[in-house]
Parts: sequence; C-alpha cells; structure tokens
Amino acid sequence: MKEAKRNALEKKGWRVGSAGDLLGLSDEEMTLIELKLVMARSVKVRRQGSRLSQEQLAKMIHSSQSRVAKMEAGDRSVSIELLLRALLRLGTTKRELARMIADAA
Amino acid sequence: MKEAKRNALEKKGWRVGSAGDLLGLSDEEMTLIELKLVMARSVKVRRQGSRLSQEQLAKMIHSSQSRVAKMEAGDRSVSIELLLRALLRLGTTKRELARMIADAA
DNA sequence: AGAGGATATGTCATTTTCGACATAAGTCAA
DNA sequence: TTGACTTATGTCGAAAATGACATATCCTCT
Repeated sequence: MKEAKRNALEKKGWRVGSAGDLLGLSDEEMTLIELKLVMARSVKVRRQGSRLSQEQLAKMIHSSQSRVAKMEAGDRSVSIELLLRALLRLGTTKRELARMIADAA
Repeated sequence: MKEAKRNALEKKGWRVGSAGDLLGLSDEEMTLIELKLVMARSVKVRRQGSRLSQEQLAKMIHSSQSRVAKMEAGDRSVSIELLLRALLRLGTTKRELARMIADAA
C-alpha cells in the first residue's frame, strides 16, 4: 500500500500496519475499509445532490450533524450499518447498493 | 407483515411493531433486517458447503462458536460488519455480495 | 471586516456489539 | 445406551458505536 494512502487512512482513525503488525491488514479487512470509504463518498454525493445539510440528513436518520460529518469523512468510528441507513434514507436502491459493493476495493 | 413472520423476527430479538410503535419499522429498517437475514442464511450455507464447523469458522474470523451460531440464527445482536467479515472469509466475492444485496428484501 | 450558515473535530455518557464461557440440546456412530 | 461432536441459548464484562453537545474552521454573502 502507498504511504500516502496509509497516512490518509490513519488520519481517519484506521490502524493500518502499525509497528507490531508488519503485514498490515488482511484482505478481508481492507475490503471492508474500502467498502466503507466508497459508501462514505456516496453519502456525501447523494446528500449534496439532494441539497440537504448534514443537519437535515442527521434528523432524517435520527442521528446528529457531527456523526454525519464523521460518516462522510470515512471515520473509523462509523459502522457500515449507519452508512447503509443513510444511503437507504437518501433513496439509494438495492441495485445501486449492489453496484457500489461490486465496485468497492 | 404476516403475524408468523413478525413472531419469527421477535424470537431473534427484533422488536417489530411493539405496543407503542403501531406502524412498525420503516422501510429502511425492514430492508436492513432482511439484508441481515439473507446474509445470515448465506453464511450458514457457505460454511456447511465448506464442511466447516461453527467453531472452525469462528477461529477463522477471531470470534467464537456462540457468535457464529447467533450469526446464522439471524440474531439481532449481530452486526452487518461481522456478517460481512464471515462472508468474505468464506470466499464470497464482491460480485456475489452484490447479488445478495440486490436480492434482499 | 463581520455575520450567518455549514462543516469539521473532539469529548462524553449511554447503548449496542463483542468474544468468551457455561451449559442445554441435538446428531450420529459404536 | 453411551460418548464424542456439533449447534443453540443465555449471560457476562469489555470494547465499539452511538447521539448529543461544545467549539473550531470554513464559506459566502453584504
């Protein structure tokens, strides 16, 4: 993995290949991270496309502005469940979700 | 929703249409639940297809037999993340995951 | 410049999910 | 039947994720 990419991930709270973990993450873990990042980007694009503020989207999914911000930033503390909840609430179809996963990683 | 189906969900810990929640779950919440159940079934099928015990699969994903059992039972306490982890570890391709999501709900 | 709205970042108490363990309940061959 | 596996279910303290809140930063206006 490129150093710049690793640094970007670590900024978001991901621990990618720390000192004691010479080989880094497993393929499955990397796939999950990449999937989260794809979903995060999609949330942002879709929200902006719908001309909603983070605050408005937060209300729609019974969350908070700060959590939406973290979602879109790809923060490690955000679960796939919450990302899915947001995407579905933004009208993402199952077909689109499927495409998203197929494209991830 | 059919009463039998609701009862089956509640057995697994899901709260579907409790007394104070006359209208039941939102479409998005139902979709998430259905997705989890589809993934749960797939984990079981794939594990059995690979002739692995729950204990063996548990080790492969650094979890425990009881959690795998709960996964396959569609228990509410199991996250989509863990289900994804198991499916990926069982060799599920992104294409197959995509198909799974498109089929859900 | 300053005001107002949006977004980013950090923290915290509560809730959810976690692995682990014990144990019950199935399955099946000897 | 007995015994060895396997799976189901309940519980627990630990860890992760959550909504909420405060506050900082960033943009657009005027």
